Amino acid sequence: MISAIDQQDVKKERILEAAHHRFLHYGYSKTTMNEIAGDLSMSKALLYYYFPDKSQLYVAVMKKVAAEYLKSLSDKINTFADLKEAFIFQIDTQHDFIVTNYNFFDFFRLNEQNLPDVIWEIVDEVHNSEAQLLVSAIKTEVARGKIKPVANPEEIVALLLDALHGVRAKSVSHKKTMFPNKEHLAEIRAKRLLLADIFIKGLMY
Amino acid sequence: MISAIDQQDVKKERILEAAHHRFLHYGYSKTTMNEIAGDLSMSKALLYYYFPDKSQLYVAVMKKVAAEYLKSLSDKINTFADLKEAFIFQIDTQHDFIVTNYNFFDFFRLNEQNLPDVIWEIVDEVHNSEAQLLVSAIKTEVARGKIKPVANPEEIVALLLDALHGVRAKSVSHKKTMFPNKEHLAEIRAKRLLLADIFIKGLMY
DNA sequence: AAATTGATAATTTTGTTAAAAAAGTCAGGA
DNA sequence: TCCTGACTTTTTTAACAAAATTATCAATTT
Repeated sequence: MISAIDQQDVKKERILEAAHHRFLHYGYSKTTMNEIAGDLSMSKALLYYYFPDKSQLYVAVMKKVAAEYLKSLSDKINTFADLKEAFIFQIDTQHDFIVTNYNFFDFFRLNEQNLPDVIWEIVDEVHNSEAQLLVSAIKTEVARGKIKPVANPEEIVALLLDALHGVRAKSVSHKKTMFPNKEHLAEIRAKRLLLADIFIKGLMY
Repeated sequence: MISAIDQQDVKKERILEAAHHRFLHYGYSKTTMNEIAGDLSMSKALLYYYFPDKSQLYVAVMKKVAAEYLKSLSDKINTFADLKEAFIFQIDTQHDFIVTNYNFFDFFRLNEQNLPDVIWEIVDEVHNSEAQLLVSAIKTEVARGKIKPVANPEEIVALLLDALHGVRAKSVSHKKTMFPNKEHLAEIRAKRLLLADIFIKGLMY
């Protein structure tokens, strides 16, 4: 027999999927609770039975999305042949993650300031996992004697992540913020890899 | 005898100063032509006699400000003992420049997109001068045999400038965008110097 | 003629309010 | 316990008037 709790979870999961779909395609502000309910052929009131309000539904979706991302990181941690490979993985994985979920994150860009703390906790968790992956890769590389012992790997990784974040396509530096196209994405990726490369050399003996 | 043209230039200069003062303290949108005229005890109509409109007055002020900055760069170019010194100079000079003119640039932050092309031309000019300074420093360092020959110094410099731009104070990564205080500024500077340091090592033999 | 101004026109921003849309609640039914 | 339709409350949008600001110009002074 299937317990009531399980049933609830299944339904919650369906709601999360429908919500994710809407948020991903139309963004937070352009999807209504009615539409989500409509997609599921259920009443809007039922959504409120399962989730306290719209923003917490969004956060729940976000947690799911983040969990998948975190899994893709933890699956790979400590499996890299060298430091460079770890950086490449980080750069590419994060890149894909942001591109696939671009519209979903309009909520961020819209509110920018004064986002609920829960959101920042998730963001921090993701940041920390990314950092951990690289910190671990650095430590391994040090242990292998490939690079100089690093006094504070956490600091170094945070610095490089910030630096990578600053790298943008030259061609869109001004001009209308068109959604970066394929070429731009490739350009950004190439630059980041180059930066990581120089950075790694800077850590060597 | 003082020519009419000279007189005009003198008056234009006075207007630019008054405008700069207002823009710097209250930003573009919060200063009115009436206020600038009032500061100079002249009629608003006279401002329009000397400058076609508000935005072009702003651009004129900006050109003046940029010219000063460019001068401080050209005064120092090719005077550095080593590459690191050049980077430190770039980081500190740009930092001071942005901090002193913070409010003046609210025009940028407000319009963000669709700024007039003239503005971008000035920004580009400044960027190029900063890059030139560092490119020149790199070439000198290569000539001195301190670092490996760099195939494309322009590219490398552009990359590092982007990277430095991405470096922010950890403590304000989320939270309300309060104006970064003294501590934050110091933190950012320290991080940038560290990044430049590692970067330079990455360019060495 | 060049420099200046007060008065005025044109445009943009701000404030107000009503209507529409969306979020959120609840009593009651299966 | 799960679910809904009808309802209330809050937020967004639209329309429009009032106020502020930009911009112009005919007239005046130097």
